[in-house]
Amino acid sequence: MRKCWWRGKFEGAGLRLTSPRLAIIDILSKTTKHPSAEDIYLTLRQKYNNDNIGLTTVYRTLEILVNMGIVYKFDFGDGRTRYELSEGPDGFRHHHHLVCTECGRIIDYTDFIDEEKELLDRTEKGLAEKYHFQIHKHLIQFYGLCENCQLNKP
Amino acid sequence: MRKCWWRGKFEGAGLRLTSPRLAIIDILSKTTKHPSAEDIYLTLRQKYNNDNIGLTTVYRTLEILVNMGIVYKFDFGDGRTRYELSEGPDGFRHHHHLVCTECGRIIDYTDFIDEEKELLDRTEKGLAEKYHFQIHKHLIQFYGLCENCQLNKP
DNA sequence: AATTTTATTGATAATGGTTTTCATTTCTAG
DNA sequence: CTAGAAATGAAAACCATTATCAATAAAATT
Repeated sequence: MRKCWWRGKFEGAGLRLTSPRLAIIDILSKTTKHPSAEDIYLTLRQKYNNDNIGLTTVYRTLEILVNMGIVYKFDFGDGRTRYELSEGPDGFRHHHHLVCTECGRIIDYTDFIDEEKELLDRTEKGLAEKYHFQIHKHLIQFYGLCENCQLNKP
Repeated sequence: MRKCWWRGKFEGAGLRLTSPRLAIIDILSKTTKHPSAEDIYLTLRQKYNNDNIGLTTVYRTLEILVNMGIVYKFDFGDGRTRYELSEGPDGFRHHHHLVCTECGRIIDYTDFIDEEKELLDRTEKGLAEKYHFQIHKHLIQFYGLCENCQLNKP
């Protein structure tokens, strides 16, 4: 996979790959978590010692990245939007989420993805035909209690 | 199915089945849509000519209903929470959603549900074992363009 | 019935994540 | 160099949802 496969997308749209934008992509590419806009903003200040990037810019950048398909947007039910890098057009590392409703912990799983994918493809085709829908993406999430929260909340 | 299978749940929890609560359940039971709290609030005033129920009560009632499993809560990405009756403990009319990202239209589909259910059950078991998660529910949604929006947005 | 307790309610204010506004700065094309 | 476009951050606005609180209604107890 090319290192910065998104460069072309920026150029094509007449957008500039500025340092705030690169920093935000960098943060996303180095975490396995699902940071919120504020998480990213705080990381910028703490880890990158960058006091010059405003929260507004973080939100704006994320919106651009989502629209370009570089970043996926998720709602795990805790009142804030969370983001994660889509990891390229080849879709490698495609996964779904397991969400702990107690502590908010998220587990990315890739198990069963192949079977899921096969079923989803068939379902998408069927639904597209029946409802004349042009399906662009799907969302699968499981909600429950993680190991810790099972013990602490009997 | 019993007509008001939720009565017992209210009694059991020491809660009262007041007229605002009944009205809200009634609205939910008579729609195939996925109203937001404000939608329900407006319906109360318009269709039920009831000026006495405040928005706060709608939110509070919905929270109770969700906690009791009488109502499901959804986020379709338009910034407001949407609600729908779970339709009883037997789970009849179990369905998933097709969401138009352009106009927000929601289609409930029950096609492929059986196959999905079979896969989901297997997946849940596998995930529960591997990650020691106690899974309570799942979410499956497809996003795309509905028929109208495909034509109007070429 | 009268009284005490508990649950419910709605108006209002507060919260908090996200967006808008706007004046300023930075980049780029010509 | 210069004009135009894009990007930025601070502050204000937005808006769905929640908390506060005093008032009311229903149930439990006397």
